Amino acid sequence: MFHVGGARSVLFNWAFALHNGGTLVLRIEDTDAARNRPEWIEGIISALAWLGIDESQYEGPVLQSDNLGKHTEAAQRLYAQGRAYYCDCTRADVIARTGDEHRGYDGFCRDRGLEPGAGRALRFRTPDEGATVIDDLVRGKTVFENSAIEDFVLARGDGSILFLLANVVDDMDEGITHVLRSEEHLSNTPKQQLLWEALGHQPPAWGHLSILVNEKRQKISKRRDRVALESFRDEGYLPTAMRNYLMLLGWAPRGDREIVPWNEMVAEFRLEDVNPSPAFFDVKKLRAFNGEYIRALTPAEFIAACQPWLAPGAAPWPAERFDPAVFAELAPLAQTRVAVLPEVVAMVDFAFLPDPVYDEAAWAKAMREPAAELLGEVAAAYENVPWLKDALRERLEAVGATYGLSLGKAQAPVRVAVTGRTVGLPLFESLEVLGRTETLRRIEAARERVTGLA
RNA sequence: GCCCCCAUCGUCUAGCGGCCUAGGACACCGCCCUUUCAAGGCGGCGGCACGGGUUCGAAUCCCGUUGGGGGCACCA
Repeated sequence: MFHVGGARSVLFNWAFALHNGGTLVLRIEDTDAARNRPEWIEGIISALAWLGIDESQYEGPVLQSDNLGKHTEAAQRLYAQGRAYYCDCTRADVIARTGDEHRGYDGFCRDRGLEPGAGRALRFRTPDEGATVIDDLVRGKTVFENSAIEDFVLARGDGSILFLLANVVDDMDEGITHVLRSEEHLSNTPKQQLLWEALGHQPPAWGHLSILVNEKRQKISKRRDRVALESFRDEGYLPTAMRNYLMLLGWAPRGDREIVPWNEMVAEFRLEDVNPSPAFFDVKKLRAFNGEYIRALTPAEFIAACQPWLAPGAAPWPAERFDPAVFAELAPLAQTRVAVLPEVVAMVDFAFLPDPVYDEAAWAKAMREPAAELLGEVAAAYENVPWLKDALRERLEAVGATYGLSLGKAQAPVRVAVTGRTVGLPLFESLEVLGRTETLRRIEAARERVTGLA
């Protein structure tokens, strides 16, 4: 699962890299998942590809575990330089001494001169005075007093390296110049900057994006919130719409524009313009964007995009009854009426199902008096009419008039008889596509059902 | 508890000291168009969290308050 927050981060990184002519490096930080579930990485790669970020667009994915030797070497160098020391305190020891489980490490082993050994962790010696200033590209300078930064662990008692150090070493190794990530990492940034400096490197330019929140204004999580990118793909959202929407969470193009082609967004994208406050992921607005993008498709593109939901197994009709030519005629009518692709199925199913599936609420509403008589007269009128939408409308309008019904009222029973629903594609166009024989058959079947003859 | 971040309509945002009677978009509500439903057009509702400064002038700068969030492991 790759969630929308991660996708937005990558998108911002990508736009930044494209705008500035840099190279995007994709780093996988969850090494446990990466090691134990290869399909997890595949999921991320395919989700990114769906958004248009294929593997030619970035280096990697880079896994932390690929670089073990360098991590250990860096840790030893820090120890040799006196920037780190060994410590044999357990968490319980520290709490016993400080009497406060919230307080960090108390520096007990700082000057004990412990030698490396089994069970001894390596801790970084944080400067006693001064402050570490993070100059952030999106939120300006943030000052952290060094005295507030505890002597954090670099290597565990078994010698394995912690993420914080590994991450820094990997970034140095890759020649990373800009680290653009989510705000939740901001608190750890002074530690990392200290490590860059201790290891003799110029720290990268940092940029901390705001987090994405749910309706309760909490950081969205995979567990609580339904925000997996893959699920949006499966629900019929277009990648172009998703990409456009995600870019607007914390950033805006110039002028009062929102629907903007990707290349224009890249041309205008500047980190200084990114909004540092948290943003709510609003599916309603995404839907609206998706509708816009669907309407902007050519008819052929729209038909192609619909295919997954028309395929045997996905669609509700018998595969042999599906007719691409019929669908091609109905598709343009459906295109302005859907916000997500699967909605097209319910709009065209009447044409491919052997019989319409009556929505009982719609039936009850439409088949009131004088529906039966009206249906009978429409059927009679349709026996010889030229099978063209204008003629079909004129005849139905004429029949309705004899009952004092407007066209809007008069078409309802016919619509329900033929499509099973009270709302749908324009009726006369639909009838034209359905054909005289099938239309008359359905009107007659409905008439019999109303009069109880069936 | 400690450290840090954030604060403009319900939501996403524009605004970077006078162009603000605070603009746009989504959502919502009307009207028009109309064979249903959409789409489209027009209009409406709705906001600078609060209090102090600075300034001739503050949504914009500073301080504080309040509120929300994130981070504080021999996790990643």
